[in-house]
Amino acid sequence: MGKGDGRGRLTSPADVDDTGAHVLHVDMDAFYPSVAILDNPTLRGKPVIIGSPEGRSVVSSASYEARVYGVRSAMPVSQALRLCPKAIVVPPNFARYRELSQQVMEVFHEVTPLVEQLSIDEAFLDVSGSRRLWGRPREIAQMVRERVYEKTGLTCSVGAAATKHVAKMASTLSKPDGLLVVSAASTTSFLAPLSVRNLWGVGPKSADLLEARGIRIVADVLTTPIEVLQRVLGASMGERVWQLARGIDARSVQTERIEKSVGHEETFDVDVSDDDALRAELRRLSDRVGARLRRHDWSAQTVSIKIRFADFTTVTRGLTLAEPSNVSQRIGDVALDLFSQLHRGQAVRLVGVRAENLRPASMQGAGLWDDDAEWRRVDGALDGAATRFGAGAITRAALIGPKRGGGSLPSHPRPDDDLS
DNA sequence: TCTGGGGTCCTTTGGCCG
DNA sequence: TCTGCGGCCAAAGGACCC
Repeated sequence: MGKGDGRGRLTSPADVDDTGAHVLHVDMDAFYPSVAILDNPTLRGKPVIIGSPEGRSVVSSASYEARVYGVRSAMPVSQALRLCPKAIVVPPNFARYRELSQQVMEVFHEVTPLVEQLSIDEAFLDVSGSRRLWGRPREIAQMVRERVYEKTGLTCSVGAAATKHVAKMASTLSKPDGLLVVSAASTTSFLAPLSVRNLWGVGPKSADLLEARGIRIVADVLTTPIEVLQRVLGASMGERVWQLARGIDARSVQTERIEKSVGHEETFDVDVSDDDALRAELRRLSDRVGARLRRHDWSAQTVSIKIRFADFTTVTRGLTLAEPSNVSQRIGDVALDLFSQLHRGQAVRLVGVRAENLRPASMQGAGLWDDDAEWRRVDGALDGAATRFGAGAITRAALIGPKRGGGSLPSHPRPDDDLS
């Protein structure tokens, strides 16, 4: 979901050069608030905040009318209401978001099979093979926008470019309800004047480090030796920023995705010191994690807990099991064990339980599951649409199950969990 | 002003082993 | 027998994204 307030957006004219711009990034405009407005038109034109009005809730998303006041995602709702007292706070409706997300993804799959769903409201499309059927990238992008609107009544923004990274940046700059095409030849001139903060993967911390050394815009990155970037940001990140500034991004549109962990966490309305209450909550979260593992027919090799104290310091503790498990009782036992080994001098504001190093439970004992690389290879050999997050995930069980490849893959996001 | 919940990926550190 | 070292792995923390 976009961060800006929609002012100063860029759009491309119909005769723009779209040579080489075969990667589309499609991003719904203020998706959650837009869905709320769709379902309750009296909200239209008003500042809408998605979040909970009580407790320690933060803003999940805000309408553009609210963003004008400085309201942003991840901001405490209390702070948002101070900035914009007239804002209407609407609780999230994840089932409804998933329903509309599914419709949007169906539109994408009508255009190309090469769809990589990034989250509930955005996806990459590789349209390099769609030209004969649908036309040039710009025409396809415009068609996608129109079809999404016809089907759902929601607007989206599209960036078209030669790489995923540039397409993503283009869609962000075109928001809302825009279309921005960056031809392969114009990639570097498009990037050069942008802030380093616009680079995907450069967050506030990295941007601060760069700016402290006078590296403020992408053009500055171009004149900075890679060794300097690596010294400032670390070897991996430094190299990535060096490449991104040059429009180098070899990542292709990936239609498959394998979950690596599942977890649940909960922030208490008030900090909790009572040991029994904390243990009960860890049990409850373990139950949810276990249930989710079993639903997907996964087992976890590692169980970890997360504890956030009143002063916001956060610790994690994990344990690798001798035998993978998806049994809630077992996960809970490990979680409580890790918890009891923790020295606690303060009240607790958040507890979480996570299952990691997932493997297919049904393959246990079949001689395959213990070879991580082996079942990954099996997965990788399969074709099919795929996605990520609970909202669209194709489970490993589906990928490796007996009925695979018969078009039986779930083609729509399925409510996967009690997200509420 | 007071910081959600779902994740992924990277870095650092320290133990183990040959 | 002791020490150094590199490779590997697990654990923990943190940055980042939606």
